[in-house]
Amino acid sequence: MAAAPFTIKDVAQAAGVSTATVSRVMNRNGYVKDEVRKHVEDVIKQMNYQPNILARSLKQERSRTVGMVLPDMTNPYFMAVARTVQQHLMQQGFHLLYMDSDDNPSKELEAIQVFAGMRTEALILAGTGGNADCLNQMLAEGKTVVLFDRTVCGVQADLIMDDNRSSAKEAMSYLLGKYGPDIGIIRGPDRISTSMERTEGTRQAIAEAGCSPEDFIWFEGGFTRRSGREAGKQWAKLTDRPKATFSYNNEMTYGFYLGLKESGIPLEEVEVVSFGELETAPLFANRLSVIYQNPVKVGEALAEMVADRLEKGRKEREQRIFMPRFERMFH
Amino acid sequence: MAAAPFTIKDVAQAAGVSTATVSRVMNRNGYVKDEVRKHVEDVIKQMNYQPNILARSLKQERSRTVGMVLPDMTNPYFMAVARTVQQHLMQQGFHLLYMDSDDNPSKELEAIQVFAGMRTEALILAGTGGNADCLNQMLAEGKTVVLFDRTVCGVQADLIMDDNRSSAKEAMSYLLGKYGPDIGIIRGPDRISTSMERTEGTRQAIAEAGCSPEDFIWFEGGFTRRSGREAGKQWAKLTDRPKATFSYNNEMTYGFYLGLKESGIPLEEVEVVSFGELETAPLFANRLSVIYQNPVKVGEALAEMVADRLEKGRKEREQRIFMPRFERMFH
DNA sequence: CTGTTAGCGCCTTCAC
DNA sequence: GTGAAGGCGCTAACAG
Repeated sequence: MAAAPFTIKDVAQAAGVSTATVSRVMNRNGYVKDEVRKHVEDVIKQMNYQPNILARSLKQERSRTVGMVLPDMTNPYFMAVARTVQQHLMQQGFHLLYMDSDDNPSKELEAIQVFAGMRTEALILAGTGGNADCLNQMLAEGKTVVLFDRTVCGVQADLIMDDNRSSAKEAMSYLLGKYGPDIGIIRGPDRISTSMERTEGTRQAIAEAGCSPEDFIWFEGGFTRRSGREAGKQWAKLTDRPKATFSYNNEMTYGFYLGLKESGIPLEEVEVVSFGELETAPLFANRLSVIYQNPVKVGEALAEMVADRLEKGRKEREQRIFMPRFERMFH
Repeated sequence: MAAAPFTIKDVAQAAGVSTATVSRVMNRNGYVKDEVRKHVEDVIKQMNYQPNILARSLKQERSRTVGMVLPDMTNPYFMAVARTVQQHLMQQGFHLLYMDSDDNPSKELEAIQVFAGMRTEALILAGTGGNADCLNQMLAEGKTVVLFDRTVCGVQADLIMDDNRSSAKEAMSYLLGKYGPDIGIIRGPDRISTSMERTEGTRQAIAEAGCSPEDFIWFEGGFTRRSGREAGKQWAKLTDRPKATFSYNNEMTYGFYLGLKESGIPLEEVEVVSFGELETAPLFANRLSVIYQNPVKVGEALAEMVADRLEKGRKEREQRIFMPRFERMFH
């Protein structure tokens, strides 16, 4: 069907040289007479020759490619991170490939295996919490694995994340100071480390305020807009609605507001604190505070850590914990 | 650095069979005694062997991979399309790879070339409007190229898009009926076909209403949130602010509202009609109508068209134009 | 049913 | 400076 693309042989023949010379021209290594080089370059351009990266990678045993597995590609936070990583890696001559795990461990495993098969040189992962065995095996084999946003229990890989415990505690203390135990919490599944850590911070704050977790209403969401919306609708049905909400991520917060709105509850009724990036929130939420997670900073750190391993041969494990900014209330 | 991954030879040796047998087991073609198959499968699992996809693709001259180039991966509309395509293609045994062109023709070219080098079997593109030569060359070589959302001038490829002209005309007529020429328009660059076509529809509506384009205030944005925000801020500075806005996409609309808000203009002051998907808009905009572009429908159509070419060997060019739903004002 | 072999496109010694 | 030749890991004929 597709006309077979040109090979290095075709180019060599057309230019009247050997394949070795063409290769040398393309990779600018070895000596080639200027005149010949010029000629070969012209032929390449004219034929629109694209070297077969599959063959090149196979031979060189380097794919110059990095794989990234994300739990939700429709979440702009993750995509902003991804975009930053891509830009920086490209400058180092790497290409970034993405797959979406849909926050589902078995899809995640499939994605990881696809990348492994492609001989991706590094794996960047915001994990579902599963697949620890697989990741450990990769680490044991000396593969480069960098986790971000979320740890995976039992996996000692490079890591970039936020200090979830402290910032959750800070945020929750703030709400407790204002409203006492009259607060609802939209958490995530325990499988996901960010959720677990945020819960730890939240419980610490609760304990220090002399309360007990049972005094609060907990909703378990899935870090998705839909689950936040469910929480909002359930919230609306409560007879004694809490005065404040603490939400573990941006999407659930959007969803929560949508749920309230659909149920006819005025959004000002409840003060909200949320993790994540909520760029359009100022349009509708005037009682919202945000624990801001900077995607650009995270993306830059990821690119740097990957490059350090791949180019500089770093071997020791590295972890970076960022302290997110708690931005009090838009107004 | 990385421990060399196992090869098919290692597996063959460990299992005491030839590489051909291992290959047959993996690809479940050819005859293998059940007993042997079982044994080989065990060895594979135990070694955690991952076949080298590079080598396989090189040999088979099939990468079972599709490339997708998007102008903005932080726009949830595009990512929703991408996610749908990925799900459907995966069922057909293909993997989808993404790159972000940042709506920049030269980055787009680079992305296309990377995919060409990877011998991606098809290219799905929401184009910047540039690189017509490159695309035509690919088509001439028999490559599969499917455009969506935007055409590329002079390129006769498969295409999925919305009827921008008609829906822009419908929307603009609606606004003209209510407000006459007291309308501002946030358009995009002419380079992008959607923008051009929407402008055509808009001008038709204007002409039919007996007005002239000069009666209106036009802002040229870049289909980004930032450019919409700029428009909003400029809007706020006008002495006679129009009563309505027509915006060419979702991101610019969010931005426009943010610009108004930042300038202290109440959002209800202006009625807005916007293309795109604005899921959180009901939270803040009660005078907004949407020309809804369904990402799932588009994604399904894309996957189907690609599969038709790759699996069923379709050769004729196919185009599908969807008529987006004009959803009048929320509630 | 299973093994042997050739070769996909490229890069990299090793001769000349 | 340049060409010839071998091999990366895999699959697809072809033998047996």
